[in-house]
Amino acid sequence: MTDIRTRIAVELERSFAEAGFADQGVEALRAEADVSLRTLYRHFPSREAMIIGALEQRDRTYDAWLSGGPEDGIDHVLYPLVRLGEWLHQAANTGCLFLNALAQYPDNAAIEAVIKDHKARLARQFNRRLAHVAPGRNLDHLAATLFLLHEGMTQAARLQGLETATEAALYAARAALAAEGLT
Amino acid sequence: MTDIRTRIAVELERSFAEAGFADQGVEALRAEADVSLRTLYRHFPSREAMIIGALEQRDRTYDAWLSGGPEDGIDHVLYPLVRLGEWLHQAANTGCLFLNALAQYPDNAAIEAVIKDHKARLARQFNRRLAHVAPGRNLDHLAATLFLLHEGMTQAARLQGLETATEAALYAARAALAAEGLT
DNA sequence: GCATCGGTAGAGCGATCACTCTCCCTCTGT
DNA sequence: ACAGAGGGAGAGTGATCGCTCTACCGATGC
Repeated sequence: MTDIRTRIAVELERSFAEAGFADQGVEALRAEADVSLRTLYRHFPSREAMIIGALEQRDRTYDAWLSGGPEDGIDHVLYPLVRLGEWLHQAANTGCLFLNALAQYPDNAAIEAVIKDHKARLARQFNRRLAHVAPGRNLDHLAATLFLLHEGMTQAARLQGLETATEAALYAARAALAAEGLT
Repeated sequence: MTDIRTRIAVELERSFAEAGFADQGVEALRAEADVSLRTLYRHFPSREAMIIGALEQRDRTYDAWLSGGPEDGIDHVLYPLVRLGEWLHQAANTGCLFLNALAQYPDNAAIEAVIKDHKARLARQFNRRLAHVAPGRNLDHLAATLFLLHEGMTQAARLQGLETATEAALYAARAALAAEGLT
């Protein structure tokens, strides 16, 4: 069986994603995870640790979500955006879990580190994909653009609707890639 | 003199923007606004009302911030993004006040209404600017893209740096406009 | 056989927080 | 001159919350 810490982390991720970081006290988290308070605190010794645990879990979940997909061509580069659209479709419309956490704990170094780490790795993924498709060229500005579109799409989906946001992001991504001769 | 309610609202906007919505109790807000608790509650009868007051104030502030600028050509369309860059330069690096509020109060209808309202008006501004520059054409998808870039730029500035984010947003915006023959 | 580890259940503590209330002061209009 | 509105100061209250602690249970390993 999966170890209990992981099982709790999965529930924490789900709970925070659904109900946010503010409304939910430790008792509510305990109930969602269906463990005793003692056990919860054994594996996550503070509420802050629970938040970090949930973010680390989400980091792994989303990383796995972006694996696979087309191996070559422009679709290899666009895949994370396509996949984000599918993620937003199956998830609650609550925006990015990491940015929500950052909104709530702007002065917490430990939490901030997990977030920055996750986002930096995501940004690097666009660099890697571009290098795979167009080796030898410096396309850092394109990678930054794709990352920006990823972040913008997550927020715009809540405000303008998923359809509109997905189309807009892919439209802009294709236009930017085309400007560099990638089609 | 400006009326006291406005003066308090300005301080609330500043306080929430600097320190976030979570860390600051009503007593801290009172101290920042330099009024008595009684007076604060007279004008904003609950903490929720203070938050809404701060958001409404920010709505007016940012709307004024985007006024002016080039009257024609592509720069008229790009102006909000340029101006956002200047905003982020002079502001603390704490992301979008509205989305931070939404992260913290995902189930509060009154707060959500103010946020949706603000963002919808911002989105419409891109439609208006495009219509001004290219009258008679349906460029809704371009407007959606520009709005998405605006939202993405706000977040990316915190994660990748203001310079990188500004360049990426303007780069993508120009590429998308060029794809429609607007240069 | 029994110690140990990791689990459940839940009462209780100390701190914080949103909000109220009382008392007093200072303008301003008539 | 004086009533009344609107301001200041700050103690008090009830509720919530993060966290700890005590007491007990069941499986596993020597």
